[in-house]
Amino acid sequence: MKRKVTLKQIAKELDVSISTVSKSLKDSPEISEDTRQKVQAFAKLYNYKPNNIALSLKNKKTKTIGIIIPEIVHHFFATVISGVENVANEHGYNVIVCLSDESFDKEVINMEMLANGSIDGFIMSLSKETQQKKDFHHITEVINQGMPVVMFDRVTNDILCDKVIIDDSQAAYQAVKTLVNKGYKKIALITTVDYVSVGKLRTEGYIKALQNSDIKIDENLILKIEDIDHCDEAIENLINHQEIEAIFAVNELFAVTAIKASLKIGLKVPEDIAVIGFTDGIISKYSSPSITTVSQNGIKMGGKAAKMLIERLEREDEDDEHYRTEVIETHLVERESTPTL
Amino acid sequence: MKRKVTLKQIAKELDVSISTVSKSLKDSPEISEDTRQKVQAFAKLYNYKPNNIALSLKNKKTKTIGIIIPEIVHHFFATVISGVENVANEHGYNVIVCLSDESFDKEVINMEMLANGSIDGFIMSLSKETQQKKDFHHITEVINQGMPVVMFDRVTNDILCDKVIIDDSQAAYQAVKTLVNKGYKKIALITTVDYVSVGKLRTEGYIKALQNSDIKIDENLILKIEDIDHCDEAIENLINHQEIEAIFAVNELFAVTAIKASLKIGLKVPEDIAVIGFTDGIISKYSSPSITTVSQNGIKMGGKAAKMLIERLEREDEDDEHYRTEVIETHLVERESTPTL
DNA sequence: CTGAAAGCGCTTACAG
DNA sequence: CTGAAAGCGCTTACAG
Repeated sequence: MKRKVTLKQIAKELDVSISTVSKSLKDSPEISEDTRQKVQAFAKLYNYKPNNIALSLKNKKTKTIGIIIPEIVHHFFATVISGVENVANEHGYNVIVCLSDESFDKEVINMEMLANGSIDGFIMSLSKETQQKKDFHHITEVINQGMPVVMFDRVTNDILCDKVIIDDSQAAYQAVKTLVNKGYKKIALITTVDYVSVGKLRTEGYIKALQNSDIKIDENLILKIEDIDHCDEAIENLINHQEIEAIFAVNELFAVTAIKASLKIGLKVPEDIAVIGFTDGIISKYSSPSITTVSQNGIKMGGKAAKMLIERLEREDEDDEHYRTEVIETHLVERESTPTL
Repeated sequence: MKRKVTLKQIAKELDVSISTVSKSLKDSPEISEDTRQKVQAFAKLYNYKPNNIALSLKNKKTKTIGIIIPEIVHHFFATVISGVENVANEHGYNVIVCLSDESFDKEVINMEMLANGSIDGFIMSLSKETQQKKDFHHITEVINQGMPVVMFDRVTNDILCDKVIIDDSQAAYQAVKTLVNKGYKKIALITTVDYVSVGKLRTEGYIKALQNSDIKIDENLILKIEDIDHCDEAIENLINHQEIEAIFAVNELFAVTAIKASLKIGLKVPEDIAVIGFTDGIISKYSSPSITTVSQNGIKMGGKAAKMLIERLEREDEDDEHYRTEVIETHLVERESTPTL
């Protein structure tokens, strides 16, 4: 077992000072060719690598990004991490992942934990509970301490910082319009409770699209799901008791559940009922029939968020208060759950 | 903007020494009740939190776990991270995630990056390329430096360390036996190339189950997929050109692709062809028909791996060479893709 | 060209 | 009861 070697040990072995070793390894012109080579050879032999923690303390930067998301088992969030990772690694940054589990308290604890010097900045998406409580003090605090934050997807207007979002309302509008254009009138909406920001925005898009098409909003066709884990019965109930020609679901879980409920009842998709989902994930692709969705490119969102954060971290004028909101474009991926015209 | 406050600043404000402040905050009995209260009040007011990096340097431990996996967008790996996170957080540890993207080079780079003091230990699953090359020097090196490693799922016998696995061969055996017991004889196998350890083991289980049931192995019914992203044609081809009653697939992607190919050809699942997959993920659950799978509890595997790692990290006798291999039990989740007897 | 010193933010054995 | 000193592993302005 050969433990990691330090500058101190090298200095001792070679009978020079620590400063000399440090400078030699950095190819400082202060050092004689001779010593430099000797030190470098020795360092290579012992596979010297500078200690990151010491560097972090010295430089006051960790080259690490903290990412806080509600869940990792949601495909969308996993793709975002993947996007962040890519860009981060390209720039020599590591990524610490913390999960809030949709809990306000866990979100706060995680942020405080990471804010104590472990990372240089945050990339985050709000937990449901945080959105419900509208308590963002933990985020304000971190920002006030001078640590940059980039929010994505589930963001809030109450916090001033860089953001990466999609135009949820517009994307939903387009999706519903597509259904209308295909001739559907009785279009149901399966959405989240209103305090989930993106759910609310997508609901708005749905309503706008119908109004704009002179279709009357039928409250009976709008289902707001509180508990995502037990959405089956509610969705089955909706399909069973209402005359529905098409469904717009604000995420792919609701979409696939709607399809399975329809099939169970004996309806054919898309012949008897068409379905459009949101967030183009693995479920939509592999469902039978596969599901037409509004694609929300998580890789791109994560990549963009990382880019914005790193740019801010490496900018000269630290306290630039000019925050940007980047809107990632979406598009409709047409699959089997909607008929071709 | 109020920057983070340090011991030094508190000491200056209160006109005491840094040592006194440090001790006061730690409730050291050395300090007078008076000073202690004064310091604590001040610290609270300024929301003092010790700097993690400084603590890490001092204590030579970071309370951070590094996890290296091939992909995060694979549901199984996401669940493992989730499991690691839970247990890690319970014990005050953070988790740094690095993705190898199935690349040997990225795996090596990531490990070296994290091994330079950023973390206390690794939890990892080998990249495909690493398994193919059988080059594990980066792992040996890390272990030799005294940094513990726990491997899971895609492990190797060439490295001595703690491991968390399932009994892949046995689980596959059971799955295939179940098909045999349901009366199927012409059972196809869709598997990975042999260098993927778990693919190979599951293949072995398949073969053993057939041999044990006196069914002759038909090489034409065994499909080894190299490129997972383009498995469609190969699978479609298999189903089209062979007489098959049932399929055992070594992951859920192959399983769902097999189902979609069957449906496309006009076969009914499970009436015309039954399917069992492996790794109980979101796809299996939401496919239509839903897929019977061998469940591989990622949360549990991740949790166990984290537990083993943390135990080793916090053990007294650092250099305990007694490594354990923990086998997580699996079971068959029966769904619609196999008929009930 | 080389090295001692100060410093990043903390802890703790030791002296007074 | 308080504080100076040494140290974790590094960097860098400064002295010689």
